[in-house]
Amino acid sequence: MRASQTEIAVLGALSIEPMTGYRLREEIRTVLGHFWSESFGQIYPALRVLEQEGLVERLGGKRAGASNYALTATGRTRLRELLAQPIESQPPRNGLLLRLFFGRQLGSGACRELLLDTRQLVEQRLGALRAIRAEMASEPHYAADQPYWLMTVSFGEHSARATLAWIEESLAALEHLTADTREEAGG
Amino acid sequence: MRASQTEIAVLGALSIEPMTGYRLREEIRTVLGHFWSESFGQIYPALRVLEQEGLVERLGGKRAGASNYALTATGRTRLRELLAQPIESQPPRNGLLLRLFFGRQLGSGACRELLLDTRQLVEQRLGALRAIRAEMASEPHYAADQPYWLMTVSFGEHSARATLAWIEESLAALEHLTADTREEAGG
DNA sequence: GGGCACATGTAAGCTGTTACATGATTAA
DNA sequence: TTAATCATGTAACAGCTTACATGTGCCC
Repeated sequence: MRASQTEIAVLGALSIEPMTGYRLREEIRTVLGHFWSESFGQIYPALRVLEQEGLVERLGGKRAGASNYALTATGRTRLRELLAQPIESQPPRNGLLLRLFFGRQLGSGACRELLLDTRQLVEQRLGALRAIRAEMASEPHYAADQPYWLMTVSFGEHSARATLAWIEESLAALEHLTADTREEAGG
Repeated sequence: MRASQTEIAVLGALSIEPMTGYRLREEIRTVLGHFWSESFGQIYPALRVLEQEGLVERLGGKRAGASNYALTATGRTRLRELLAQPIESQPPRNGLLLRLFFGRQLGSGACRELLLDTRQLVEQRLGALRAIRAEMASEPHYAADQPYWLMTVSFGEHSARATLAWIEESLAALEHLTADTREEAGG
């Protein structure tokens, strides 16, 4: 009953349209990339197992050695079961917060740098999300899926904007900190 | 040169005060818990390696079989190096978004349930963060660390509030979705 | 014919969790 | 004395990444 989340991602992607393992990875990386990831080392073994269980089937590929995988009726049922299962949340591991927590050891200047670098990354991220949103909106073929897809993009945008607000607040807090220290040293 | 993030967490925690492996885990779980996690299976082997490298030292424990670990001068230097290293970000894996992305398969009703459950979790999380904030503020002994600690709490709060806003928006989107469907069916 | 994107797969290795075994100390 | 908490450690296993090996088809 090992219902790995990889299985959900693979069956889910194939529920939209049949594709090769290679493209599966490509789609997961680009479309699901802002909240999910899978590597070849996960995908190919998963596909083989899913085929043995009759959840996906191999269609002839466009060329020798390549095969398109398609979801079977059983596979679609299984996907719905998996989606309804409780969410396995991964333990949190935020490297930025780990560093800031020990900011006294790192020094306030380095913390400031860290925040500025992060701000730039998050702004790039916002741009990427805007691009994904535009691309999704321009594909009328998947209209029924779009509301759900846009929700995931919107989550990323809300998170990114919250992070930017937190960065401004934290930069200000660091300013006060160094101002106080200077005052103490000066007084 | 394998600078694992576990090493940062352990050295960092010991930079605040000496403690046993058991308590180390307890502190990481409760104080760093909203953005970090470590298990015994990581902590004890790490402590042994760190001791061999002279980064931490064993002090006699309060009782037989227990030992307090303390940061050495070398250990403190090493911690600062590690904190200054580039952040290793873990690949994203958000189980909630994975399910919502395939929401068309799951059904809008189940998606709504998922969002309502999440809303409750996030509200609890906000309460827990408020408690952590209060506890931190009530310990004047660590005044110099507090501004940094509070930044991490603030991040959690910003994220949580952003998630709540996104949930409201998404619930509204689901309402429109089912309303449209009913209209089509009716018309 | 050379390079690139497409395509499949495996093996080694790292990271991390879980479960278990063991025992000391404390409070009821 | 018994249960809970404190404390240390290991072994088995699951999950995942990376690097490598191999080959096809297309376009310049």
